[in-house]
Amino acid sequence: MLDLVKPTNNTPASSRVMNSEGYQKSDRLLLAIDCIIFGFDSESKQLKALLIKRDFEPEKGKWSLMGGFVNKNESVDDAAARILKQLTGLTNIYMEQLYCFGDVNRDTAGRVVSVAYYSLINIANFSNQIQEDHEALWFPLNKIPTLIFDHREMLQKAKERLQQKVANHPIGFELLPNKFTLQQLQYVYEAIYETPLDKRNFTRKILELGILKKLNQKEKESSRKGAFYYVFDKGQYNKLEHEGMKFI
Amino acid sequence: MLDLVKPTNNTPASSRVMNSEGYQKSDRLLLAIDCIIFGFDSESKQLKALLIKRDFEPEKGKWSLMGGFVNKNESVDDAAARILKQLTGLTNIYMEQLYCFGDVNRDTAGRVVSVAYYSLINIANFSNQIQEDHEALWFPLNKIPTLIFDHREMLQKAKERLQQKVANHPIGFELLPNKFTLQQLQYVYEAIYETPLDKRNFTRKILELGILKKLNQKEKESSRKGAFYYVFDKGQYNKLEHEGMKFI
DNA sequence: CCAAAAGTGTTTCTATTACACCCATGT
DNA sequence: ACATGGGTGTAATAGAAACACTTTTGG
Repeated sequence: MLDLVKPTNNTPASSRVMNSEGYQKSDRLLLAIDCIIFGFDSESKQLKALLIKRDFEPEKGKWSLMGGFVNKNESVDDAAARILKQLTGLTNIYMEQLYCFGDVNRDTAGRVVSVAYYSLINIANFSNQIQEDHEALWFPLNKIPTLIFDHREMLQKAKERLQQKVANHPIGFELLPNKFTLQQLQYVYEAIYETPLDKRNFTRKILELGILKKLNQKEKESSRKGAFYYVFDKGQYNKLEHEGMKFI
Repeated sequence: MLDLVKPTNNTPASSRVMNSEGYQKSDRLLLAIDCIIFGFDSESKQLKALLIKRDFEPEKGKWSLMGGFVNKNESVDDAAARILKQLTGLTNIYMEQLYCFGDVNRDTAGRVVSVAYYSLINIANFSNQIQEDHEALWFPLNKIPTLIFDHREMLQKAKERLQQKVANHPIGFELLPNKFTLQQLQYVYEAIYETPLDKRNFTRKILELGILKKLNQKEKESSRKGAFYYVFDKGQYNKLEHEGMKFI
């Protein structure tokens, strides 16, 4: 199917400049999505990113972020969600637009502008089957292999954005199962900030926020005494998510 | 000039998904830039945004951000700089990518994805001639008229981003002339944060950063005593700009 | 000499950090 | 009974906020 750029009259009209200076025949571009998918590995207590291995030329055998193209009849956000679903099988995932990468030669195969999104998933929800289908692997952030194009830059920027975001918004939880212990949550924050945190200070501050509900149920695998599970108080969560807040 | 989407072989290749699921024939889109241009009016001590009036249909007579399209052979950043120059005549301006707005129907005249940038300029450097040519006007942020498309949302997001950015990066200065008094600088910060600041605390903190150099020269228009002019210490400025910092 | 803005320190309060012991339980 | 992680409070420090008077000088 061929796609023709219509010469004008239904001028897309963002400003008069395009009329007065001849943008009627503006170039159309391929618009891609690239997804930085973060997961928390509770075994190693590391933050990891999901990468896929290209099995075709060019750049065959190299690692890459999950990507795809924006269709004409879907929003950029929808495209990102669709592409995330392709690799993870997951919907309703925390996802945030990161940045639009627009260098002329960023994609070696032609002019492609890419909008990067990062998302946080609970690594345990991630299907092994889909993982194998896509030759996907989780890499710790300090052991990222060589990536194609500007994907390393995307990943770096995503990491910085995540650190900054987590300081003001309660999204660290997105990396954990529904119910979690305070220790698990602390590990998540330690992994994101790449620094150890004081247990007592952490516990106090996170509980003071009033967004955690303590369950009458204990996790007994990692200690004899057992640690209480917590879940979110969705009401408070939404309120704080909207207003922004000082977190940790 | 007509532009044809090539059917494939030099596949733009962001991931194998596009091959395995038929993205060879991906849609090409118009990619626009919209610029949120902030200026500080030292008369009214207000932060203002520069808007242009559309003088053609559709949406004739409505106010709009300055915009244009990304060309195939220029980076998205370059396109933004080019479009900023068209309205302001200025180059080497502080400019930061804000967000990519990608709703399907955001532009009533067709599918256009827009990457918004915001920039900070010294309002005094802005040529009246260019302003008249483009029917441009400065509006205080609390008196923004109805804007086309999603431009209000862009402006709102830009304001929030600016507030957040200024808290960690020394960019408030971009809104002022080369040399400025501490009072002028304080007014800028008060306008951005929409809150009065304590003069002594402000002065102390800003000077402690060590990025201001005091000149042996006074501004004598707004007081008999006269207030010393300051300029940047570029060295320190760059260092802090790079590292990020706690600002105000 | 007076009006108007410039310049300048100290105290209070709040938030952050550092730090160590007893508890509960499964084996 | 003991090994293991769970759970808890306080004191010290640093940073932020509140606050008012003296200085300069053009008219």
